[in-house]
Amino acid sequence: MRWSQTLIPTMKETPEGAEIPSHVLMLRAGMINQLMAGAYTYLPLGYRSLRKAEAIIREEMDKAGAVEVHMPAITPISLWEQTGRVEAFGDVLIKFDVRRQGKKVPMALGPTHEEIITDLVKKFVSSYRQLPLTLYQIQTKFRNEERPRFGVLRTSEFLMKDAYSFDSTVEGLNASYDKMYAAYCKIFERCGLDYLAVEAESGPIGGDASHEFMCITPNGEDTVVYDPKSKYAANVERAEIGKRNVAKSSVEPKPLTKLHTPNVGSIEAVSKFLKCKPHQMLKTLIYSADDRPIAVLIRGDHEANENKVRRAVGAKKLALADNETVEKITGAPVGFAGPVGLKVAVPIWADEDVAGMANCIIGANEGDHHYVGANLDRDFKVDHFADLRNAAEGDPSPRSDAKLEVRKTVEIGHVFKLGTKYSDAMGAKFLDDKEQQHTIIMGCYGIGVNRILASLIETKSDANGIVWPMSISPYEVIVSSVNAADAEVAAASDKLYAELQALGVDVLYDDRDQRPGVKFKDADLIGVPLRVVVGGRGLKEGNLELKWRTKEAAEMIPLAGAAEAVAKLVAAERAKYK
RNA sequence: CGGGGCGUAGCUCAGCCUGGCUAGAGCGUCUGGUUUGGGACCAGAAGGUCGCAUGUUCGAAUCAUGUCGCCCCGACCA
Repeated sequence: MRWSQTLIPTMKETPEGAEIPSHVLMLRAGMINQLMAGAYTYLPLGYRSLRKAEAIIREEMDKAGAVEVHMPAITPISLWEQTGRVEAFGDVLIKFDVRRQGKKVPMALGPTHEEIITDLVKKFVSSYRQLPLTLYQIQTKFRNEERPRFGVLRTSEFLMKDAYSFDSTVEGLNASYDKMYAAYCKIFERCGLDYLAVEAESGPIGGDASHEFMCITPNGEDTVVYDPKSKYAANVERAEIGKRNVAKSSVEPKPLTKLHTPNVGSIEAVSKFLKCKPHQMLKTLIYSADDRPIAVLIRGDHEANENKVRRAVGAKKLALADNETVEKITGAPVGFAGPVGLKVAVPIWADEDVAGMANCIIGANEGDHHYVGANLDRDFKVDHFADLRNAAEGDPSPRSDAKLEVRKTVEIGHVFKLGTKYSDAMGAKFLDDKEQQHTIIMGCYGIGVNRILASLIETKSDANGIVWPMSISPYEVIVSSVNAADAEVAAASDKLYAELQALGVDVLYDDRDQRPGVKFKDADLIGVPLRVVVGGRGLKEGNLELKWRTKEAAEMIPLAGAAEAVAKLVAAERAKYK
C-alpha cells in the first residue's frame, strides 16, 4: 500500500483525554478514532492489525478442532429471560424494542452468546454420537459499560472470539478445556504477548474450572498474585494464601477503653483521627449469608474476600448486610461495628491474621465511639478462623516457601468450565448409548481481540511509538523513500515496493513528498518492525538502509537483490511467531 | 451511580479570575518559492454558532443557572 493512497492520520501531539500508552499511541498512530465514549472506528492501520490478530485466532481455533459459525448480534430478549440473565446483566444488556407489523418486538444486543449457541445446539444435537463439539465465532459484542475508559481496553462495543464446547461427559469437558487452554497459549505466543495464565474465580463450580489469560501492565484493571518460584498464579479474587505463621502477640495487653470518635467511621478516618496504623485496627463486617447475618473480622489493612467467606460459611449467596440489619445487630450506624458487645449474637468468623493481633482498635457498637485495647479471648470470642481475605503482596505462597507478588493485569482471555448451567436452563439434552437422556456439559472460552492490540502496545511501546511484533503489525515492512521528488530515488523505491509485493511481503510504501525526519518519526510511531530507506545517500554507493524498529543502529544492504534479502529477513521473523 | 476536571480553528492550547477594540498562538491544511537522512524555511491564504440554552448587563468566550458531551478517581463488571 502506498501511504499517499490510504488514510493514516498520524498526530504529533497527544489528543486531550488520552492518558495510557495504548490509547495515546493508537490515536497518534492513526489506528483508531473515537466516535463517542466507548466506541471507536478502526482506521486502515488499526483494522489491519485487528484482522491479523483475528487470523491467528482463527487458525489456532481451527487447528484445535473448533468450528466457526457466525451468530446474530441482535437477539430476542426471550432467550435471556430463560436463563435469568436479563436481571443478571441489568443495564449492561443493551435492550430495545423494534416495531414489526404494529407489534413491539423486544430485543437485546448480544453481550455474549451462551444462550444463542445453546439454543442452536439444542435444536441440532440430540445424540452422544454428535459430541464432542466445539463451535466458535469472532463477533462484535455489546455491553453498556457504566464507565467506558482506557481507550480500546474498556468499550461498549468490542470484538470477541467466543467458543463453546459441548460434551457428553466431564472427562470430555476436561479434554475440550485442555485443548482450548493449549490453543490460547499458542495464540498469545504467536501474537508476541507476554501473558500469564492464572487461576480465576469460577463461582459455585469451584476447582480448576476457570483460568484467565492476563497481560501484566500497570494500567490493568485486574489484580493477580504470582509466585515466581512455583509459578503459581491466580486472580486475587481467587488466590489462596499459604500457611501463615500467626503467633499470638507477646505485647502486654492494655485495658479496654472506649473513646469518643466523632464522625469517623472508615478505617482511614479512624486511623487518621487516632493517629494509628490500619493494621492495628480490626474491621467488623456484617454479612448476610443466605439471609442469615454473620460477623466477619478482618485486619484493618486487609480486604475481605467475599468468595472465600461464602465458601467458608457454606452459603450459596453472600452480600454485605443492609444498613438496617447492621444497625439492628450492632446497635450503631454503619462504621462503628465491633466484636465486643454486639446487640444480637451472630456467628463470628475471623481471618487467620486476626489471631495474631493484640490491643486492637474496634468499633464500639455505639455511634461515634471506638474501643482501643481490645484483645481476643479476653474481650471477645471468635467462633471460626479461616482464610477470608484477599492475598496481598508478601503473603506466603500456597505452593512454595516464596512470597507472593501482586501485579495489575489486563484480561485478554478466559476459559471456563460452565457445566450444565445453560444447557439445564434451556433444556439442551442428548441420548447416550444406553438410550438415557442427559444434559449436555458445556465450556466457554473468550478472547478480547481489541485487547490483544492494546496490551501489546501497553507492554511493548517505547518513547518513539509502537513496537509491533511482525505477526500483528499492520505491515511487515515500511519502505521510506527519502526525497521522493528525486527521480532516481522514486524509481528505485517504486521498484523495491513492487518486488516486495510480488514476493508476498506485507509492505507499506511511504511515497509522500515529505522531509526524511517526518517519515522516520511516522515510521517509528506506527511501529512497523522493519524499515527500508531508499535515499540518495545510499543509492550513490548502490545501497539501501535496513533498520529494525527494535534496534538502535541501521545496516546497509546492496540494492541488487535487496527485495529477496528483505523477504528472507521477513520470512525468518515471521517464523518466530508460528 | 458518588467525587473531581475539561469543552475556544482539523489538533494542542492561551484569553475567562478583574465583562469592553476586529477572539489569539503553535502545529496541520491550501498557494507560490527555496529546501531534502530524524517532525525545514520564506511569503501569502483559508479555517471559529467560543459545546448548547436561558438569564444578568448598555455590552458576555469571560458572570449566574440549567443542560449536553468528553476525561479521570471510586463503585459496578455475565
